[in-house]
Amino acid sequence: MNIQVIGELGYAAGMGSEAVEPRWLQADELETWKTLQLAMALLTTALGEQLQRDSGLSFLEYYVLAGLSDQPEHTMRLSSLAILTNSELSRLSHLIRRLEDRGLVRREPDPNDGRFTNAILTPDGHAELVKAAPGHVELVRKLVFDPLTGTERRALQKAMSKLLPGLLGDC
Amino acid sequence: MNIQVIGELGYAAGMGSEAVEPRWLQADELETWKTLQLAMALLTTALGEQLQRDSGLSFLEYYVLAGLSDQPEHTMRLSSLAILTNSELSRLSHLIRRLEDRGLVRREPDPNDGRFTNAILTPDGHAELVKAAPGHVELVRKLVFDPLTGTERRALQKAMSKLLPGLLGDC
DNA sequence: GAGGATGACTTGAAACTTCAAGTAAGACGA
DNA sequence: TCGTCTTACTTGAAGTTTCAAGTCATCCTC
Repeated sequence: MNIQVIGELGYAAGMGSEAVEPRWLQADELETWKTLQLAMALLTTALGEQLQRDSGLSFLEYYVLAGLSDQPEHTMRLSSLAILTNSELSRLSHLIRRLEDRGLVRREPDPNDGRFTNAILTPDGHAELVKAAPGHVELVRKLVFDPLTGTERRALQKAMSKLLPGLLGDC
Repeated sequence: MNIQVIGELGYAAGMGSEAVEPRWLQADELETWKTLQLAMALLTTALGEQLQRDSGLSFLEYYVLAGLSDQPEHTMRLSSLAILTNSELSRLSHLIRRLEDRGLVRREPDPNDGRFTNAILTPDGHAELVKAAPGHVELVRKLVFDPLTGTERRALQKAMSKLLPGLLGDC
């Protein structure tokens, strides 16, 4: 099975007669997009599977615990955590409840402003994170950094950085 | 809110005393990883939202229709489609059923070998794809290609290509 | 300082994905 | 040619995410 073969229709030129003909992708751009998309999808899957298998955490759960562990008091508002993890508040609220049920996190209203809710990493949650981290980091290194030279790594970072303003929009 | 701030614990050095100290990420690697991860997450979200909003298709649904449209007879085995779209067979089977219910795809056993099932794009499905494609491609162009110079685009492609062997593993 | 607006969640239901079996067709060995 | 094995799905239930309201605290205006 040739895994490189990804549908061109939907990306390349010649799809029909639109009122305003869009700027279709050129062959080399299409190639780049296929590569980028495939690598992103495979990377996400691989990291998620490793975490789930070895630590019983989804990628988002790991990311939430890691985000909390990095804050003073191991505490963060749900709304900040939602931005940090690029997930909707509703999704996060459900997820925090499940982490709470597992004893990895607890919830408290902000004492200074009752509209906010803080999520707080418990000692158990921190312990789980510490157990999960080495395997996760090892895989990131193996999949992302080991294959690249220093120059390539810097070029990758530069290119991705230039996408961020457009992706962040007017935030 | 500083959206750049992503937890370092879980990635950077100094997490404790493991039996075998893992190869933690260096500061510059960590920076690259944060950038890459953030950009990937935002890009996926942005493209998915545009498709859902403007065409009522999830990213995977679009990808499935595009994959089919690219095949002779607009037909592909579910197992091939699963590899192409990097999704599990079970997920795909459910998704194809829903697309079937919406009349965008139909299912047929392979006439030559009854173990295989073919998914076939219907005229309605093709029409939906043709309607969805311009907006999607426009956004890919705007978010990925407009911000990059030709040199940067080629560097990005090169770096991502070098990750693929590791990501594909022993396939 | 009452009354409505705003922001930050929370909740329940619907949609979707994952997990664990189950089914069925063809290959293969005895 | 019979039984077993493998492959390619399919299915139902459990778990997760999304969607559409709902709640509640604070702010803002008159």
